[in-house]
Parts: sequence; C-alpha cells; structure tokens
Amino acid sequence: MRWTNSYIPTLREDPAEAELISHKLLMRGGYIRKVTAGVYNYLPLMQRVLLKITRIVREEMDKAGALEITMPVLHPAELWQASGRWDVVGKEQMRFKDRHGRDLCLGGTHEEVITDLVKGELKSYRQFPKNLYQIQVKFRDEIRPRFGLIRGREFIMKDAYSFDVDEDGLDKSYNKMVDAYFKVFDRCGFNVRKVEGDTGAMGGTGAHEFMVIVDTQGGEGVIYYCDKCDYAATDERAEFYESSNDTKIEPLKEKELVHTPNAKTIAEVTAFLNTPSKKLIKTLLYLVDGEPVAALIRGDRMINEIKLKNYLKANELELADADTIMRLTGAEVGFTGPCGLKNIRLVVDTEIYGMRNFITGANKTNYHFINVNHPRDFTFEDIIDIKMAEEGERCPRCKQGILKSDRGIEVGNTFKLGTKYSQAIGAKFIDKDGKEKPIVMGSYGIGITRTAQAAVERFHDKNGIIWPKPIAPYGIHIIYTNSSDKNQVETAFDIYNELKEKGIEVLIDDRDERAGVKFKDADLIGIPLRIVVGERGLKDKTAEIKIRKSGENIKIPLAEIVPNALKIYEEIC
RNA sequence: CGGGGUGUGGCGCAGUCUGGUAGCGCGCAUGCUUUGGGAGCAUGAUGUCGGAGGUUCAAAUCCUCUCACCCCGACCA
Repeated sequence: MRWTNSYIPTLREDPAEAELISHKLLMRGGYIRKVTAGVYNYLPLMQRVLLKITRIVREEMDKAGALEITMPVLHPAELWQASGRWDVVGKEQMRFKDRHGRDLCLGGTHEEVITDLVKGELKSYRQFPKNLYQIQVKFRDEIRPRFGLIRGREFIMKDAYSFDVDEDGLDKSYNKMVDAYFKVFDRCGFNVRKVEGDTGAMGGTGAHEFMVIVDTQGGEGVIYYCDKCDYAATDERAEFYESSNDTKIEPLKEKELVHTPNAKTIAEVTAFLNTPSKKLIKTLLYLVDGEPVAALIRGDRMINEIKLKNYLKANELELADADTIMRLTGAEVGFTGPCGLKNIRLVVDTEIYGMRNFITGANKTNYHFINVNHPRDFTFEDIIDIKMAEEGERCPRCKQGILKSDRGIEVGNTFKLGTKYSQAIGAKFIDKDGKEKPIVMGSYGIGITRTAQAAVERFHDKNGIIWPKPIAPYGIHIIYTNSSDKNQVETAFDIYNELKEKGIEVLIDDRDERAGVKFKDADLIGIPLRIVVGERGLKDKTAEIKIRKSGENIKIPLAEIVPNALKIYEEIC
C-alpha cells in the first residue's frame, strides 16, 4: 500500500481528550477518531489490526469446535424480561421504543437471544455439546466511557456460548475455551493472566477474567495473585487466608461506654483511644434494595461491596446517608455499632468471629464501646467474607505464599452460567433417561477492540506504538528519504514490489515529505520492520533495515535486501 | 447521578478577570530554495468564538438557560 493512497492522518500533538498513552498513540497514529463519547471510527490502519485479531480469534474458536453465527444487535425487551435481566442490567442497556411503542434494546451480550434460539432446536442429549459464537458490535451505555477503546459504549466483541447436558460437560467446554483463550492471546503476541472473577449480573457458578498486565494507568482492573502458587483473582473477588487473630486468647473484659468526642473516623478513634485499628470494628450502614443492612468489618479493612451485594443477592446497594443513619441508630455518622441495633440485619465479616474485646460505635453521638464481645453483647447470623484483599496477606489457597497485586486490562472473560438462562427461558432437552432437563450453559467473551488498545498500552515507547508482529497493520514499512531523487524512489519501489510478490504486507511512504517527518511517523504507527532507502546507503549500494522493537539498524547490500528483510521479519516477533 | 473542568479555523492553544471591529503555533494551498530525525522564505485560504435568550451604543468577554466533551467517584453482563 502506498501511503498517499491510504488514509493515515497522523497528528503531531497529543489530542486534548486523551489521557492514556495507548489512546493518545492510536489517535496520533491515525488509527482512530472519536465520533462521540465512547464511540469511535476505526481508520484503515486500525481496521487491519482488528481484522488480524479477529482472524486469530476465529481460527482458534473454530479449532475448539465452536460454530460461527450472527445474531441481531436489536433485541426485544421480552427476552430480557424473561431472564429477569431487564431490571438487573437496567441503565447499562441502550434502550428505546419503536414506532409502535414497543421496548427494544441494543445487545450488550447475547445470553437471552441465544438461549431463545436453541430452545427450539437442541432437544435431545444426542445433540450436545454445542458451542456457538459470533464476532459483532456490542452496545453498553456506560456511565462514564473513557480511555478510548478500553471502555466504550460501542465496541467489537467475540461472544461464545456453550451448551451441555451436565456440569461435567460444562467443565469440559469451559476448559476448551480457556485453552483457546490462551492460544488467542499468545498468538496476538502477549501473555495474559487468568484470574478468578466476579460473576456480576451474569449470574452462574464461576468466572474467570483474562488480564493483560500493564505497568501504566491503563490497567483499570486490580488483581491479586500468590507469589508461590497459581492463585489469582480480581480485587472484586480476591480473598486471603485469615491466620492472625492473636486476640483470641484474651479473657473477656467488661463492656464499657467511653466518651470519644468528635472521634468519628477510624483514624480519629484509634488516635483518641491510643489503640491499633485492628481492635476496632467498623459498622457500615447500607440500604440494600431499600432495606437497611449493617456490615461489620475490622477497622483496618476495606469493605468489598461486590461481595456484600452478591451475598445479599441485591440489585441496589448504597451507603445510607446521614439522615437515615440518625433515624436508624440515633447517632451521627461515625458512631454506629452493632450493640442495640434493632431490626437491622447484621452481616459480619469472617475475620471478626475470633476477635475479643474490640471497640465499636455506641449508637450515641460522641461515644464508643470498648471491650465489646459476641455473642455476649450482640449476635448475628450472617457471617461471610466481605472485605477487600490486601497485598502482603497470605494466599487463601496454598496458605504459604504472599499476595501481590498488579494492574491489568481485562481482554477476555469466561462464565459458567449453569442453568440460569435455560431455566428462565425454558431451554430444555430430553436426557438419556427420558427426563426433561435444563441445558447447562457457559458464556465466553473477548473484547476485540479492547485487545487492540491493550496491545498498544503494553507495547510502546516514547516514539510510538510497537505492534506485535501478528497484529501489526503491515509487516514492513519502506521509506525513501528524498522523494526528488529518482534513484531512491525507483530502488524503494523495486523492493516494495518484490516484497509484495513474496506475500508480505508492505506500506511504502511515498509522500513528498522530508526524511524526519517520515521517520517520526514510522515510529509512531509502529510497524515491526522498516527499510530505509537513502542517499547514504545508495552511494555504496546498500539500504538499511531497522527493527522497531529493538531499534537495531542493519546495513545490507541492495542485492540482498529482500531475502534479508524476509529473514529478519520471520525471526522477529 | 454527585464533585471539578473545558468548549475560539482541521489539530494544539492565547484572548474572558477589566466589554471596544478575533490572534498565535502546527497543519492546508501556491511558488522558490532545501532534502537522513517533525526545513526556510514569500504569498494565500479557512471562524455564525458550542447553542439560545438577555444586558449594553457595543459581547468570545457580563447575566440566565441549554447542549456537548474531559477528569474524579458510584457502575461495568
């Protein structure tokens, strides 16, 4: 491809709207242009990258036995009402009415549609297992779109759905997809870390996320992993081994009301009472689908609202406001405690079980209790892990390793759905024994556009993008330094034509620009291999090969330039 | 939705406080020179200053409303 025949509008300056390096580089390199918040044009270079990722995904899905189909973007509300997600997903969904006033939405995922599809067709256990997938644009009305393609309102996704007769079958299908995912991302040129994820609004019995680890702000997700075993989980999901309850053996002391004027926060209370925050219990008052719930965790811990929400099977969960707290506890914010709370469900973190003689709010402004103990001073039924994991804690699986954390971009996810959707929508089959059973499902996503940007976030330097070879828009980029030198132009085009004949995807910068401009743009758009034809080299009948990734510059006789370029291109990745 | 911020040629920005006939850099067009890391000179084109209403002799600038976008948070199938 000649540069002048393509459409590659590079920018000299960073666009004001972009925050993330990958977003800036994709804008500056002429890969994407914004249409409106979270919605982008994909320009020719980007289109090529997306097609390459898509091809890799398609090949690996097909190899794994999945069948490609296309489902509609437009969904009727009825299907979503049937699964119960019309209310759960709520505002995330792009919704509107048609001319008849019927509710419709744009699909953000296709569990409902595909379950409805197979319910008429997969009727016998003999037809299983099946796996159907599509690669298609998706819509999600994100509260706050940001970071370019990382969190868009419209994006391209591969979504696959497996259908099995039982949990064993699901496990097999699931593992097949997990294997395929590792192959996909490996072929795209980067490592991913598979971590345990939250099932969220998907529901179901288990989930994993595939994260590209990045050392920049581009890592939206935080993960925790063990430094000894293979435990890894998202921050929403991560747990740790609770080994240290060194207060266990303390004899019980008498509960006492103490005056703690203006000590509202954990920091203020611990400073005032001169005690470690581990001795405190935080009581957080939530409104859960309108009902008050008090969540208790140790003073030095952070609450994990996802865990709490999942445990309570809640749709909406929000911290109570000051007025509500006053009404329910009789005290200002900062003095809530479990003792004497009436008609409020207590959800207690597991770590609290072994604690003795701790400090809580007294439900009286400016007072706390010390030496509180359960079940003497209060009782509860709900005891569950509702705290955030922290670096430095022990691994919950091997109990030996220490938890570390990283930031990453989620490029894929897998869910064991079980029978949630098949039951709701009535997708049943007849088993060997003649009994009707719900289909056991899994769902599997890969963000195509997000993967492209994650690659840029992962592979770049101060001069621009450094594409992994398998997803680069072109393989080799040819530059001649002086367009008024006919010899240079002819030599460059000879190389160009020869490489094209060898089946290489070549971009030649045939613009009437000075060398500096071409070099800068070449660095920016990030094609793996560059061939430079210039006056310097032509004097002694050579040209240069530059490897984008290493910066290595190799002088090669013109007669051998093509075979050498092919060889080096083959070797780099 | 809450908090903060920005809208001025294609892009990046100044001008707004203190009202007085819209500017800079890049890019674009033409010509000449130049030609290995974002060239120089000359000439030129491109703006309803996000939109609506108001105040005023006069509004990019002040007031009211509104829209869009960006950042932080909640959300994220």
